[in-house]
Amino acid sequence: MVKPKITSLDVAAKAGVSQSAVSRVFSGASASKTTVKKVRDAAEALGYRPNVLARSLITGQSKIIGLVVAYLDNQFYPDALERLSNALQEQGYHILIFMASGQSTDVERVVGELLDYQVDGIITASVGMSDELTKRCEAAGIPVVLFNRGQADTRLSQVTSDNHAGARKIADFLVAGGHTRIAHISGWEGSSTGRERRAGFIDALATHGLEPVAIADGKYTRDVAAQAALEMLKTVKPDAIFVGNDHMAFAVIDALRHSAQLNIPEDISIIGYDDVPMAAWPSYDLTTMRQPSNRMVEATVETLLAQIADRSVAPQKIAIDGPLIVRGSARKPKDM
Amino acid sequence: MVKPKITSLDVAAKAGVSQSAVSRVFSGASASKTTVKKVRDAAEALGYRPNVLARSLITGQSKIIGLVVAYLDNQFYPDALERLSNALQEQGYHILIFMASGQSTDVERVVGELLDYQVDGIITASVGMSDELTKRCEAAGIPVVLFNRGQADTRLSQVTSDNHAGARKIADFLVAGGHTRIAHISGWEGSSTGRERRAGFIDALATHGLEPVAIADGKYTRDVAAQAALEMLKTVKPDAIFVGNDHMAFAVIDALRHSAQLNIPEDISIIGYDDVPMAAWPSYDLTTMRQPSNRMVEATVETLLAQIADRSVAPQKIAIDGPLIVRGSARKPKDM
DNA sequence: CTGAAAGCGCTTACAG
DNA sequence: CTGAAAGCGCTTACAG
Repeated sequence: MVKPKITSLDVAAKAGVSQSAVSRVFSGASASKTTVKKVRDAAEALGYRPNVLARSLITGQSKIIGLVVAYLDNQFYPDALERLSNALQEQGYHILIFMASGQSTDVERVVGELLDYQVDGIITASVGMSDELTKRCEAAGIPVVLFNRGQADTRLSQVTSDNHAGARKIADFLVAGGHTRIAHISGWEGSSTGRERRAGFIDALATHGLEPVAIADGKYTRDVAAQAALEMLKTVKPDAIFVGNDHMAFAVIDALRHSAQLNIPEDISIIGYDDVPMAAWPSYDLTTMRQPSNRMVEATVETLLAQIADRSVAPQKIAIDGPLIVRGSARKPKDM
Repeated sequence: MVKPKITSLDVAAKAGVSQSAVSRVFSGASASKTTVKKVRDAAEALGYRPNVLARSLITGQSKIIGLVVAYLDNQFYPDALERLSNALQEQGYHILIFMASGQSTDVERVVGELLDYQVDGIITASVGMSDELTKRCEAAGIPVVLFNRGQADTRLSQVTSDNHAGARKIADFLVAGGHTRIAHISGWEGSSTGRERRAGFIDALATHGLEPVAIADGKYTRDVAAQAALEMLKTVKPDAIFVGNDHMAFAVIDALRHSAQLNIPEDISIIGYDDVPMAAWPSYDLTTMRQPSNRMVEATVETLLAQIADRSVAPQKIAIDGPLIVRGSARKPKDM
């Protein structure tokens, strides 16, 4: 009972015009009013819609953007995905999604498949690109923007928050709050976000004549971060911990409260990074740096589409500033 | 500096064979060993990969599955998306993603766009299909499976958990725990999951000679659910609330604890539905019905691919049973 | 097994 | 403005 696929030829026959005329009407080229009407009516009656894939063969534009993403369990990413999808949809693009673990072999396979689909551009969220992959994308003329991840390579665009500055704000806030034994559970060392936040944090502490009493790599993983926090309790006994993202911070708070029976922030202050929706939930009430997901998405889409429209546009490195969101998980400075 | 697109013709020239030969090698048709080697070598040297979109024009298979999803803030869906993407990727398919609000006009637009991309199949997660849309997909010969949503229409496949049975288990558990003033904050009435869970819950309570002291529509929204819970406290004073999904249950727990200073489960028992990862976090420790996301995804992919392979395969309605996960948010029966 | 040719559903110069 | 024709990058009968 499957109707045979209806094509522009069918519409042309029904409308009594040439196939080219039908094409012109749907591709927005010039056509007389009467032609447009005849074609639209016939198309409507037949339920015709142009085949985007056939069109892409000629125009060289698939209207598909490949999105590579690794961590969907960190709410920051589903949220970004939703925004990205909506913003791109408005511009007539759609997202072909690829899950990649952080491993580079995985990213390699995925980018290969992406190219098979003739995507017009690639967005990688929380994933880096090897030099080899970067070369392939450049050779294929496909713009790439790294979302929430930085890389030195000048051929790649990137949109991040200002991680260094953000971490400095956190350090300043903790010091102003009178903390003296400050520890850090960092984001994954293999990620630019993890490294930059750590560097900014250490730098700012140094300007106050302090250094972290301990630093551990939380690897953006709940269990690893929670274990690290418990370990720190036994050894350096921090009065505050800056955790490299909210996703880990929730695990740290849970461990501190439920395994170590500590009160937050009375016994220890916790600060996260991202400001995912959950950070505002009463159970966590997490003080954290906001990564302005909406503005990051805007910048990402804008940069990518600009490069798609004109391949000669230079790749951009954009870092967006965000505010420190002060809630109840960290002791506040006296004057607040 | 963009290399011109390299095609099967280029590979053919370099390998010293015909273009058809190149095509055969990559489409898995028969070819002699020497031809295969020559072609593979030439392709490797040139970095050639077949254009999936051009191929689709002839085979009629785009290897693209359209996924329509509404709620990415409920962790159940990002989780399912990840599993779906991986399972489909293994079968050589990829996901083109579409965000739709629950509104039907939105779904309509989205399905139109989906058809433009010649998707081989459609999965809708937490979204229903109008009769009109169902017709269009059927006319286009595109199989649809509803993920975590049911619909009477026999032309549509669906994969859900056994919502009715699940809700009954919850009712039985609460009654066995000695609760007598049991309320329900349901999932959105416009959704099959919301309605079925409510019906199952009421039915099971009735077998114990009870009926809910109150029922409110939580609309799968945190704020609505939290308000409803607070309202119930003032009026019917329930000793237990079954909340229609975990996402709302967290909001209810937060409101009960932080706005009403209640202890859970001492003052009131809360049970959710889904068993998202967060339900296991110590802050919530939520007793809930598990929706076996892995098995639901398996069934979804299997059903969809079977229908793609053979359009005459009848649509399936699959309901998968899950266990009640007993944690600490609801008072347990004496004998546990 | 292999090559020449037709054709998938479109867009886009090219004449008229 | 409009139609006939070429061509996008493939696959697939069809001969050989």
